[in-house]
Amino acid sequence: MLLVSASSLPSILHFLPGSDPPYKVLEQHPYLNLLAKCNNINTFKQIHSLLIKTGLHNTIFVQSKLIHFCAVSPSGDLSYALSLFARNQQQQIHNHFIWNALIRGHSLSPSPISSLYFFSRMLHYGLQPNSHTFPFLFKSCAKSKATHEGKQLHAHALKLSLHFHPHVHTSLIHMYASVGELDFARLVFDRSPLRDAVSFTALITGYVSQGYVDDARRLFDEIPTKDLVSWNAMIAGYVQSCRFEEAIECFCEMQKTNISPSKSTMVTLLSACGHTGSRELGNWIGSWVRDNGFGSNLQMTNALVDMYSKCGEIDTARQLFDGMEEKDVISWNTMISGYSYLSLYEEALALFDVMLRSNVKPNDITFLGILPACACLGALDLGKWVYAYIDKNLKSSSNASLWTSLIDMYAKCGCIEAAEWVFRSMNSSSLSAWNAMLSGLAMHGHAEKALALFSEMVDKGFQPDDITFVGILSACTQAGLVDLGQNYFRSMMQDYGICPKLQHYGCMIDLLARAGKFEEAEILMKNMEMEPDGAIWGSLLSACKAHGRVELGEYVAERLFQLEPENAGAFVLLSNIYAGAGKWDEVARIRTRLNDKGMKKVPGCTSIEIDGVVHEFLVGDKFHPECKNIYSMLDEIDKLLEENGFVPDTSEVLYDMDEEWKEGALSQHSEKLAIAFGLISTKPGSTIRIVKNLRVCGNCHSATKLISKIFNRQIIARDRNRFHHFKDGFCSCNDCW
DNA sequence: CTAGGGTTAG
Repeated sequence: MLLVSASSLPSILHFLPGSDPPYKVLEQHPYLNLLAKCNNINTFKQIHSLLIKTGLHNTIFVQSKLIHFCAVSPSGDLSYALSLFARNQQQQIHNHFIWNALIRGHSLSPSPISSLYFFSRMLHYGLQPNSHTFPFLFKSCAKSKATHEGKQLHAHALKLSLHFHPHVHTSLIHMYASVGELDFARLVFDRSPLRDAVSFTALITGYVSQGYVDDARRLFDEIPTKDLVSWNAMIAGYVQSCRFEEAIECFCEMQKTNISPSKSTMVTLLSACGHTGSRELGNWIGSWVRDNGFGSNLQMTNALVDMYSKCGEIDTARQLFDGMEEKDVISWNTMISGYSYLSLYEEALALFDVMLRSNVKPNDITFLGILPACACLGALDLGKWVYAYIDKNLKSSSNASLWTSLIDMYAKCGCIEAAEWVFRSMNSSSLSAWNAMLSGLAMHGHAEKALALFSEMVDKGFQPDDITFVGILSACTQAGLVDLGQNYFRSMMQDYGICPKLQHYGCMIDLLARAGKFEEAEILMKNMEMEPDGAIWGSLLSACKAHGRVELGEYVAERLFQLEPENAGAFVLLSNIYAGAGKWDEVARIRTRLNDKGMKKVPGCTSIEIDGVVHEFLVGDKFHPECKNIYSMLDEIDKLLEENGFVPDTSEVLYDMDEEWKEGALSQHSEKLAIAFGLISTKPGSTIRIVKNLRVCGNCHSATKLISKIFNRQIIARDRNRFHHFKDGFCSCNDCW
């Protein structure tokens, strides 16, 4: 079959099948050197053709090289290896190298367990597995959690007395540790005389993966001569166990040895720096990266971007990100979740948009960064798109947090029904999914549903945690269910043994104070083992406002001023209390105090999403392109409100008392602007959804109730604390918020 | 001629 002229052939002419020349000769053949440098399948095929021309392809040696390349190399192709194997099986079945390469190739494939099939065929042809065979087999069992098969192979290795071979031994430990059989792993380790760093490290990572990082550390200390990999494994073990400080300490210990850190050490360490906010160490690693020539390494740069953004240096992170020549999906995800982590949600969504335009395929992690941004901004259209995308492309994702994030997003975007739908369609619910659903219902004021859901989850055997009870208690708070709330609070401690945290006390104090039970709230505050935070004083202060308790309000406000001197909202609340009691001189005094301190209250801001674009409005905002139409709609609204007997409540007028907008400040509140824009930009009868960054003021609340009736629209408004569903002149919060 | 332990985003 060889139709090549003799003159074009290199020094070795063709060989008859099975008659290999000495290895020494073959090994140095230039075509085989090419194969060693080859990194893609097309080049491989060219080399293959060259080898056919020389006739060398008939030698077992070359065939084993070819099969090895296709089966094992990351740029290879396992099915091609199999076709090469099929072609010359008669000779190849007697060669160990080829079987081992095929078994190894399958251990790297998506279905590693199929390597066992090749193993049994190998036995069938009468070949004995050797010390090279077992490590790949154990790796396959480890990957596919095939405990039973692993044990049979273990027995096989014992029979052949290969179990104390260093490579076999270590992969055996690794296998038992990976399938969760730590005791077996330990037994194998203890029974063997082998005590090298490699087998120690295999056992250590097993302990770490089962959460026994302290046991892992004890083993680590026993290693006679620790090497780079064992140090890296120990540091990574601490990181995996979220013990970041200890990871850093471990690195400092490593620095005292003569083992230099590697790229992996630094990548792991950067994660610890991000979680602990260790900017200094992070920067030091940054220079190490440059000095050691890893400046353009993808993995390293990703880790640096992560560290910088988690340490709050988002601009440095972005600069690095923008400067990357090559970005993978992890780079994008890191940068996006960096923005989300720092609550820079608009930036997160903007970058997500760029990511899609760059044709990078998002994955589950991307959405874990994007969904909280949708939730916080109320970007429902994008949220819906994400849901559809996940449903279509990531449905099989076992990532339970993805579904939990979807529930949370729908709830926070005002679609509690959609949240319930996602929750019910999850094939296996997790505790966090129940918790997300529960707090969603609470946010929407559906206390009864929330409490029913709680019974359901208990019936199904889920053990409620502290977060569950934050949801339950806030459901009671939003609905004003004082007695029930107190019962659940008691049950939490007595039946579930959960020690109340600040958040639980906050709910209870809020619950009692709203109901006017200030004395009981005070007793609770005195009995807590921690100091009340600003949120607790703040909820007391707004309860004082609701119940007209001027004196108590003054006391509470002073405490709040001490705790949070920059909190302008506290000053505004106190001034509203004075205004409600007609104490205008006190109102003026507070304003002076505010001005003297040069403080600016957080401006009220309302956003509304129309056709996937989020529009933001500030009070009296005139920057919107549709400004003219919005304001004429606003006039129309005010006219209709007046005709329907609406009397503005001016008691909270300081709320937005910027000099320029004294006049008509109330009618131009950001939520009203957003509603006006919603009315002119959406179809009649459709639901309007708005998101406000502060609490809805009393005046807007009454106005919105009436607007829902006059325009026959359901208006769903999210404020700082909860949702208001306005319909037919009523609000779901029953005016208690 | 092959081979064992660690390797980024949540």
